[in-house]
Order: sequence, then structure tokens, then C-alpha cells
Amino acid sequence: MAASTLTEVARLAGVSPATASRVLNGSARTPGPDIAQRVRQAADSLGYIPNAQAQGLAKSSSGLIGLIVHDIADPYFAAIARGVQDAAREQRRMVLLATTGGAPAEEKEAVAAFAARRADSIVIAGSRSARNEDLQDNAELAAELDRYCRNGGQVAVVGHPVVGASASEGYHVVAVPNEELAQSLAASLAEGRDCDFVVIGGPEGLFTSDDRIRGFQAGLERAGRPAAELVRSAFNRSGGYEAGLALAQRLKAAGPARRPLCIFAVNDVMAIGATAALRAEGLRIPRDATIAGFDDIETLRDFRPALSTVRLPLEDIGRLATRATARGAAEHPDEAGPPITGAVTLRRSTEAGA
Amino acid sequence: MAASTLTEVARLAGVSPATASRVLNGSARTPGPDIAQRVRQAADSLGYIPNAQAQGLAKSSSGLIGLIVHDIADPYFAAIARGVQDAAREQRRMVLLATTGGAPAEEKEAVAAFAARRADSIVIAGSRSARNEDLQDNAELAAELDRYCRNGGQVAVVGHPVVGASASEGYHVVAVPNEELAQSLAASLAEGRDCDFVVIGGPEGLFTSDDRIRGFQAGLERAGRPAAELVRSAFNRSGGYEAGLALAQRLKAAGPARRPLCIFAVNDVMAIGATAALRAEGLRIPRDATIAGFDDIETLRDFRPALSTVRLPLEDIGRLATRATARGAAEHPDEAGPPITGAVTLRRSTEAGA
DNA sequence: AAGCAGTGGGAATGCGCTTTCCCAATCAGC
DNA sequence: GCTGATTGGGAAAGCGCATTCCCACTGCTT
Repeated sequence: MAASTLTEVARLAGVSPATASRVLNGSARTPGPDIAQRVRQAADSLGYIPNAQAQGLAKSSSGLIGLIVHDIADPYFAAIARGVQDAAREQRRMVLLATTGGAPAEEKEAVAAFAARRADSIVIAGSRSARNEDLQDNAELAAELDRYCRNGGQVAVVGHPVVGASASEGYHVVAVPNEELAQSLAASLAEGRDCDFVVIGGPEGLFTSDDRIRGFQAGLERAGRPAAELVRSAFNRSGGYEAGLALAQRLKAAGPARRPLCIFAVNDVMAIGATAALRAEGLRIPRDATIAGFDDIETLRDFRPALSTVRLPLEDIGRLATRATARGAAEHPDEAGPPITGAVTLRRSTEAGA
Repeated sequence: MAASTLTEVARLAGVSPATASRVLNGSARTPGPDIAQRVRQAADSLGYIPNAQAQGLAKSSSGLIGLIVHDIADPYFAAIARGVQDAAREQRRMVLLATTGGAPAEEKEAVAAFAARRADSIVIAGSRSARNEDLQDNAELAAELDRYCRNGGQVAVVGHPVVGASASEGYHVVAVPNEELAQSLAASLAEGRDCDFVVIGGPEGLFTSDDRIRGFQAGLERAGRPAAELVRSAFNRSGGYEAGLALAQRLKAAGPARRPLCIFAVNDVMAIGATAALRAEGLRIPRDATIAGFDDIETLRDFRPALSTVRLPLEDIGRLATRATARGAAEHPDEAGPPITGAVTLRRSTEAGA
């Protein structure tokens, strides 16, 4: 038994397909109540499920929303995904998932795939990159996005705009005040604390990372502190771990007379990695070094020592991005919702004098 | 400018749509090289992207695979989702995501929505429930799944079959040896340890939870130990936390002369919650109580104290489930891949004599 | 009573693509 | 040199639905 079609339902109800369509999918015209009743009953008894593909073809709109993340198992993206999913449900749409590992080339593929499926909108999470090696791919991604928008697609990107994207219509950016927040964090950490600052950053050219580094340095400068030393590493846990190892070696080499070290990892997973490395080397936090991260991912809730960080409303970010792409959102640009705000959250990992 | 169509490409190339389709989407018949070249060039210059909806309609197959989870931000599901995504990519398909919070009614909705989109297959993660309150919804879910399968859909469910599902064709179950593994865990924990066992379980009727409880008790019995006391709670972190709180009170009331307590939480997030509760109450692990979980979610990697657990290859589970639903997998039932195995993993949280 | 707008239903077209069927041209075989 | 098989391309028929247009009919108005 193949899935039953509208035509079959119509025949069973003794009406035309047009009428059946009108009653089952709420068009502007509503057939008479008796007819409607008959059609509905026929649909029921046949277990009719409308073919969304066909509907999409006919209406050219699919009720699909594409989500692009680096890695769905990363708590940061998982939280955003939850928000997106939530908003999608409230708009009665479904989300299509694509994971790219952060490579612009893959992201371009994903956009093309979403476009092929005629997704109504696309949400891109995950930091944009301006690295030279990605230049070509980024340009292609931007072109793909432009084309998608010109064809009526809506796209929202979290954080920074895609380099070179120039679509005017249907292109939204959910701005995250990374720089300002990192600056506040630096201010908080510098306050009444005498130590050397080190930043564990991601690869150069990653906007999110670079913004946070820049903000942090600015904060230190404002507080009259010398700039932090910068250690670059991969933008994930193992990157943090490696950087942490290097710092641990250095700390141990410096001996007991060393000045206290205050570490800022540009995201929480890196901070977790660094913390693990320090611990593995026998160092304790915050006694031997203090450390702070960024994002306040859910994992931190039960992580010890409690990590200082900057709280970001990740779920809201996903939700807002999704809503920005909704039909009708364009008509109310003023109702764009509250801008994203974060909050410096100091916890045990940066307690002074421990 | 609307997205260009196959017909436009064909016209530009000076061939018929049929020919254009043949060269661009690899049919059985391949047109001559010169023509192919012309068509490809035309497609290129127009930035042609095939309309997957139309393709799906024509071929009645969408290249979509539906994934149903309770909560995408739960590390357990996120890990499975990663596996699914990975397998999907290797089959050049896209994944549609649905989160249900575990409610069978929502799951039924999701299945219907996937069916409407003509998803080629559906992967259901998340534990099945046999609770009375869910009886009706479960029956409807089963009916929906049956219908989906009869219409040629492939479904794979992780863990237990859906109650009442009776489709013979296209219905796969990725079995997880919860009971056996829980039994092994109990055996390991009972070995050379004198203590009272307590199990923190999920709500009655949740298969995963019940299986693990049953296995654990069986393991204790085999080891000649009295059955563990059972505390039921929600199947998530806060459930674990509440149960942990109760246990903490009891421990503290019992005073220093108490017998050591060994806790088994039926999954890791509950174990984490319980641990947090004990810690919040000033108790230490493993000194004041030992604890073990189940799943070995990625979060555990950096959780302290290191939690004993049962390692489950979550990503593989997702991958296997997805592969089981792939076209062609049915022809090679013998190549169903290795059965899922887990491994008792003892860590610091259950170290005796600490 | 004739003419009118308004109402409720059906016929037909098209969304963009795949695929069968058909036809002309080429080739091999005798 | 003729027939039969084979190749390579096009015409056309759907896939399942939404929607525009059209028509028959009702209930008014003057």
C-alpha cells in the first residue's frame, strides 16, 4: 500500500481534488461544513498524509530551516541548536542539520544543499574565519549565500557576517558583543589582582577568537596592565589542552618564586582542556594559576573547579537567529528582539589568594 | 532572479530537458561527451541547483533521514546525533531533526512529519516507555511507524523496539545490551567491597532504565549480595540531583558509624546530578559514598571525581542505526555490522578504601 | 420578473524534474 | 545492398499538490 494521495481522498469523499485541498490545508476559501466533514473523514480513514514535497513544489516554500554548525556534539553548538529547534517548532517548521567542522568549503556545500531543498531559511552558527587559506572558499560561500538570498532565502548568521556577503535583503546577523564582554572580563580579572595574563586563543583569523582576544587586551590596557601574552592553538578542547601543557611546563620551570598566572581561554571548551592539562601536570587551580573561559556552556555547571566565564544566552541566540529569518520578521524590523547581552560570571577558578 | 531550472539550462545548451537531466543527474543513459559538455557548461553559467523537492517528487525518494531525540543538547543524544550525521554524510543524505522531550505523542508527530516529507528513513533514539499514561500514545506511535514502513520507509530504533510496532519490513532495532552490562558493572562493584547498594533509577516503565536496574540487581544477586534499594527519579540531571539530595540526608543522619554506600545511577547525567547533590551537602566521593553511572558521555572526560560508568559507543550506535536503514542494507543482513558492545569502566568515583 | 453580485464547487494548469516511450540515424551482418 | 540491432536524442506523461479561472446556482435589488 502506497501512501494515499489527495486525489484518492477526494474521490472517496466524492469531491474534486481542489475542494479536498481547500479543506485539508486551509486555503482562503473554505468549502461548506458538510463537505468539509466528508473530506476530513475520508482523509482520516485513508490515513492521508499530505506530501510535503509536492506541497513545497506547488507553493515553492518548504517549511524547512537549515542549521549549519561545526559539530553538533559540541555543547556550544548543541545549545544553539536547541534554541533553533525550539523556535522552529513554534513556527511549525522542521530543521535540517548540517555539520561542517568549520570549513568554509563544507559550509558552502551545506548552503547549496539547503538551497536545493528549498529551505525557507538558513541559520549559520560557528565562527567565521578570515584566514588566507580560507579566502577562496569564503568567497564561494559568500557567493552561494548571496544567490540563496536573491532567490528569496532568509539567512541569519551568528556572530560575524560572512566575509564578502553582500546580499541586502534577507540577510541577518545576530551580533554577539564578544569584544565588549571580553573587555569587561579583563577588567574584572585585573581588579585587585597582581599577576601575569596569558590568553589562549584560537587560530589567527577566527573572528570570534580574535574579537575576544582584542577585547581582553583592551580591557587590560584600560586597567593599566601590560598586554597579555598570546598563545594560539586549536579552537577546541585539545587545543586548550596543548596550550595548557605548555603553560604548565613553564610554570613548573619558573619554580615557586614565579608570579601568579591568570589564563584566559577564548572559549569554555579550551578552558576545560587547559584546566585538564594543568591538573595532569600536578598544578592546581586557582592556587597555581587562575583561569577563565567564555560562553558558559552547560557542561560548566558540574565542572570543578567552577570556571569563571562570560555567560552567553546560547539558546536565545539560536532562537533569535531563527526568528529573524521567519516570514513576517522582515516587516517588523523594530521587533528584532532584544540585542544579545552576556554577563561576566566569576567563579572559583579565578578566586584570588587561594 | 529566481533560481534557474533544468529547462532553462536545457534551452541554453540547445538540448531537451530530458537530455539535460540525464547528464546532470547521472541516469542510466549517458549522452554523448560533446553534448554533456555543453549542458554542464550551461548549468554552470546559470548557477543551476537542482530542485530537490521536484526530484523527490519525481523519484519518490528524498535523500532525507529523520532523527528523533529527546533533547539535542543532552550529551547522550548529541553523541548519537553526531554518529547519525556522520553516516548520513557518507550516504550523501541530509538529516532532519526532531526533538520530543521523550513524549510518545510528540514522537508520533515527528514520524508523521517525516513521513510527510517522504524521509527515506527514520532513526529513533531515546528510550521507549511502557508507562500506562503513555499507552495510548505509544499505540498511535506504533501505528504511525507501521504505516510509514508499509509505505516503504526504513526505521531504526536504538535500544528497545517500540511497543506494539509490528512492521516486518524495514524495521530495525539496534540492540544495546543494557541488562548484561549493568550486570557486569554490579559484579565489578561488588567485588571485594562491603557496602550497601542503592540504585537511582528513572521512572518505572522506561525500558532503558528498567533494563539497567534489572541487570544490576541480577549482578548483585550473583555476587551473593542483597538487592539494592531502588530510588526512582526523573531520567535527567535534576532527577539525579534530587535523589542524591535524599541520599545525602540519609547518610548524614546515619552518622559516622554508617556502612559505606555504593550508588548506581542508571545514566551518566543522573550520576552527575547525584554527585553534585552529595557535594553540595558536603559529602565527598569516593570517601563518603561511591558512585557509578552508565553511558560514558563525553562530559565525563573532564568531570571530577572521575566517574565509573559503562562505556557505550554512542557515536557508533548512531552510525549503525543509520546504516541499517540505508538502501541496500536490507540485501546484506549478514553485514549488519558488529553488535553493540559496551565496557565496564572503573574510575576514581568507585575506588574502594579512599 | 429580470438583472445582478455573490457563493460554492470543479476543470485545468503548472511547480521542476524523471522516465518511459518513440523515432531517426548509425552500424553490423549476411 | 538490404535487414535488423543498436545507439542517441526528443516528446510527453506523470509525481502530488495549490491555485487560477470558470461555471452553475442562490438570493438580492429595482
